[in-house]
Amino acid sequence: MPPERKPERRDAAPPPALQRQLGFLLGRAHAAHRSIAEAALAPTGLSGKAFGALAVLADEGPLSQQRLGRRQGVDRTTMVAVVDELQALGYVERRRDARDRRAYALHATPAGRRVLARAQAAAQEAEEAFLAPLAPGERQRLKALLAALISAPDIRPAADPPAP
Amino acid sequence: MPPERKPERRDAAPPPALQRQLGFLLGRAHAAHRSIAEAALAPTGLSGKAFGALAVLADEGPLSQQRLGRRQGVDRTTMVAVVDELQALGYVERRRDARDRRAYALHATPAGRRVLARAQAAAQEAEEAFLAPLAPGERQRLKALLAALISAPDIRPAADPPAP
DNA sequence: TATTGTTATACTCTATAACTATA
DNA sequence: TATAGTTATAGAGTATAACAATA
Repeated sequence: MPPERKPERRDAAPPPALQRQLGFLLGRAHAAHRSIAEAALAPTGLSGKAFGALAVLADEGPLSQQRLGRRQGVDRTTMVAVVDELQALGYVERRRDARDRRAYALHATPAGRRVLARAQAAAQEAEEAFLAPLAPGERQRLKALLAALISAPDIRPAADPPAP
Repeated sequence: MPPERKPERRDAAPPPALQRQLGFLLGRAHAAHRSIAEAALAPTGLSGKAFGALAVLADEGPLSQQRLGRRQGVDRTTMVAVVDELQALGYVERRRDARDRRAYALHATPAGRRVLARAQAAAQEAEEAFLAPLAPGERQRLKALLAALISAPDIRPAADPPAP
């Protein structure tokens, strides 16, 4: 027999009236990717935002909480909980900045770098699963186009903070 | 003198560590587009979600509230406020479905269709402004790739509802 | 017994205001 | 006087639970 299916929350097919709306395309794609990516990250214990913060810190650290937040467009009050989470997991250390004792010098710990490697692998798998409908060349093309868009130097109102 | 600049909430340049993360690219692109599109829609008085609902209704209506919600992945309890908004503006009528008197038959009014045309023009302008950094061929390419992704028939966990 | 629309409620996410300790 | 981090709080936005009317 065909697989039992409970009442769907959403129709499978996108409404034709919206299929040409860029906002609709971006929103659906982002939401679909996020659900896959967050499931993939779950075993690492990292949220999407914490993953992004840890990646930036491992790459550019040490940083203050506020500077780290600005890298991602996240408010300093919001960063408190993100860093709390990373610290509780032992992935980030809050040292004091010697030159400005108001600020922290956030460091990615060795354990943090290890989990980051696992998280990056998980994110990579999620991305491949999500992009599976596209040919390999198309996948690179899509990422290049998006990267060009968000890096464009023009006057672009930076709005809501996205979670990686 | 150079233009005065208040403390930025977000660095202009994307963090290199995240620039290859698809989730980051999608999130930033979606957020940036949304801020442009919502500003463009503001004169019509329509929120992004209301715009999407009205577009679907004008194209496929009459629909019940619940069916309209499922077209967009919006919960029926959330649809109540969306339709309230459209009805208050005179853009949608809540008639009773003759064949099932529990349900509404939602209709786009003539005023609703007129404002929809204006909203579509505004969304089109917003899209062009947002895509300006890309060459014309690239813009079509990007939309085609996104459309292919979200229409792919594979098992795709449909998650959060996006606003068009 | 199940379903449509509705309300009340709770939960998540995020930002604003106000505080403290440093600068 | 201004800034880094923190807390309390408020505002969106959305979902779950429960209810009346209808099927």
